[in-house]
Amino acid sequence: MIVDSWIESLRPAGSKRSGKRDLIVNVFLRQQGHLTADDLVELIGREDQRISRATIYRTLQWMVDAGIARKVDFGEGRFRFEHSYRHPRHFHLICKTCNRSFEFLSSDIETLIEEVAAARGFAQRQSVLQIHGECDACRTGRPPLADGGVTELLFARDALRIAIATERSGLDFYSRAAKLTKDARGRRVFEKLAEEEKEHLGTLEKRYRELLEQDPELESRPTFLFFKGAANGLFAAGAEQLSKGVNDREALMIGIKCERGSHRFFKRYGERFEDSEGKKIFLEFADEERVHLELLIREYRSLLERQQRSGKIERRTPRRPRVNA
Amino acid sequence: MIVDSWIESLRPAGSKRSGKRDLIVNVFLRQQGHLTADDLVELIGREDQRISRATIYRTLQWMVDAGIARKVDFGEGRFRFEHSYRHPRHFHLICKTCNRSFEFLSSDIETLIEEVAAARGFAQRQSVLQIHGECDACRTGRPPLADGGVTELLFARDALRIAIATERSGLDFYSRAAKLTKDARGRRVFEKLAEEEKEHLGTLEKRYRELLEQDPELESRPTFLFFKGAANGLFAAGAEQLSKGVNDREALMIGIKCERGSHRFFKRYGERFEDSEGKKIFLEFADEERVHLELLIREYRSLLERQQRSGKIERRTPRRPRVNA
DNA sequence: CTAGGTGCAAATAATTTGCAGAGGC
DNA sequence: GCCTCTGCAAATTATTTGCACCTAG
Repeated sequence: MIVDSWIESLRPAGSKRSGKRDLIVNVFLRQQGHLTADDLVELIGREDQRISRATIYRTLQWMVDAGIARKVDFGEGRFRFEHSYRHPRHFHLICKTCNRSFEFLSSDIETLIEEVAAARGFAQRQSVLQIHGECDACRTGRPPLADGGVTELLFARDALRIAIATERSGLDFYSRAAKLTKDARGRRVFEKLAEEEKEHLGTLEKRYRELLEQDPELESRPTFLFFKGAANGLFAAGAEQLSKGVNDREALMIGIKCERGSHRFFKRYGERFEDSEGKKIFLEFADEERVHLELLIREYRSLLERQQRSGKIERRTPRRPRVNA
Repeated sequence: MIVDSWIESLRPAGSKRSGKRDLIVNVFLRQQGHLTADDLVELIGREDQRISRATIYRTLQWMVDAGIARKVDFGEGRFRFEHSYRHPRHFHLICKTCNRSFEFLSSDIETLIEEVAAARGFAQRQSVLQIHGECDACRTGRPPLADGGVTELLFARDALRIAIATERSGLDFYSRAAKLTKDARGRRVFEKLAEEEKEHLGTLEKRYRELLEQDPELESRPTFLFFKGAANGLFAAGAEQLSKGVNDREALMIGIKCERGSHRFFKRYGERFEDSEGKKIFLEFADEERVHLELLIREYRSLLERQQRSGKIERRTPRRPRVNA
């Protein structure tokens, strides 16, 4: 089983195997949601009466140290634990009525948090965001329809939606840019990229369909990953800029900016998964976007040099874009 | 003393006066930062040995119920308390090295939180956002320069900066709109509003200078209230739109949107203060912006009717703006 | 006089720890 | 055999409560 090898890889050096600990870890990983130490004591008690409370506390701490579990504090005066296997870091909505908690992620909020931390000279380690209130089910008395599900799937679903929107807007952007570009070489670059985005789009849509097969209710489950900036794809703003009329160099520069954004997005969310297929997909995309980025930058420089040689522009006007920024 | 009357106003019905409680409340309000119950026990112990731990816990709870104090949980396994007198709700940066905590507010993050809650059908009561990490002073070994200060002043400083930027962009917007508008009556409205924004701007700048007199180091203290959207004033985007060429009706509509935004901003942050001069200033602005808003809406309707009567436009095209939305 | 308010000590509640025995490598 | 894991009971920490007494209104 994959889980076992994952745990094996995380086991701290010098620690010994133990049947009891294995049992506790397995029972813990089988659960979903946020367990209190006591919940786990109760669950373990059903399987083996002779495991003591202290061992469970110690194992919980061991799992946190090993990165298998995360300790969360909902202000109840005791801690809860959630496992991190195929379960990215996230924020919480906490219902004060039914005491359940729901998970979400917001790329936009994370970005703002980073900005605040930077502005205050703070080296952030971890952020806690909890929205306390009352959930839909409790407020309306309706059953908690399609509640949650496996976070990994939700993450993948939303990430794929964003990726699809991104590739779609990228395709649109590159097609338009190809039409607008006068320089033949630059045009060919845009055409090539449009072609690639089209291919990626197909791959992504296929993967999205595969995902839906894993959970027929997947599409009806609530949003997990919020990312306003990418609602219409990360290239959408760029495509709009194109329609205002730009020259070849400007078009390349816009493309560079867009690719940089999507490279970052894929990298960041790829790394977010502790371990999963999602990680692979995303890091693969990140790499591909990086290749595009480099291609565009090369093309930008080439165009710039050719224009300079033919005396079309003054030397010092545009800053060369850097690969890292 | 103002504090006393404030507490008096919050005192729960049926509660009796007590010298001990008064002492605890006074000592608590004199402190700044986030105290643990134990910190307070220690502080009280210096003044009166005969006040018991239980009374302090009970008084702390009483203060929370009365709205004098807020109970915060930094995940340390115990609670801390902060007073709410002239101290708006806020988020925290928590240094894991020196254990101090710093406060900030982000209008942008709050907006996003509201959006997430709404998308999930969650009735939010309160949000907790904590950025855990290491503070600048601990990381660089430098002294904690100009650390914090009175939150009320910081809030007022940042809010005034935003207000000033807003009025400046508003002045810019209305001046341009007045120049662009062909309809004489509409032009007069814009001129009047430009005039008013100019006056407000003067008032605000004067208030800002007064604030600086209260704390000479105020300008060098770190940002407390983050609000990216208002960095260049809430009318900045509108002013930019104007330069793309719009007709009279569109100009009015943009103005309405801007005024609505600034009305909301002032109302929201005015209400944020538990009690203070800031509240007064902001709610006053909110009212003034509302008057502007209504004026613009009346003007929009009037223009629309006049245009309809003269057959200039088809009847059903533009939706009438609503006062609430 | 009577509903709070207060002190003291005991009770809770979650979690940790000391120590002696059990068990993996 | 050594070092880690485990159980048990006692300790710790933060906070709450029962109860008798005190005091303001």
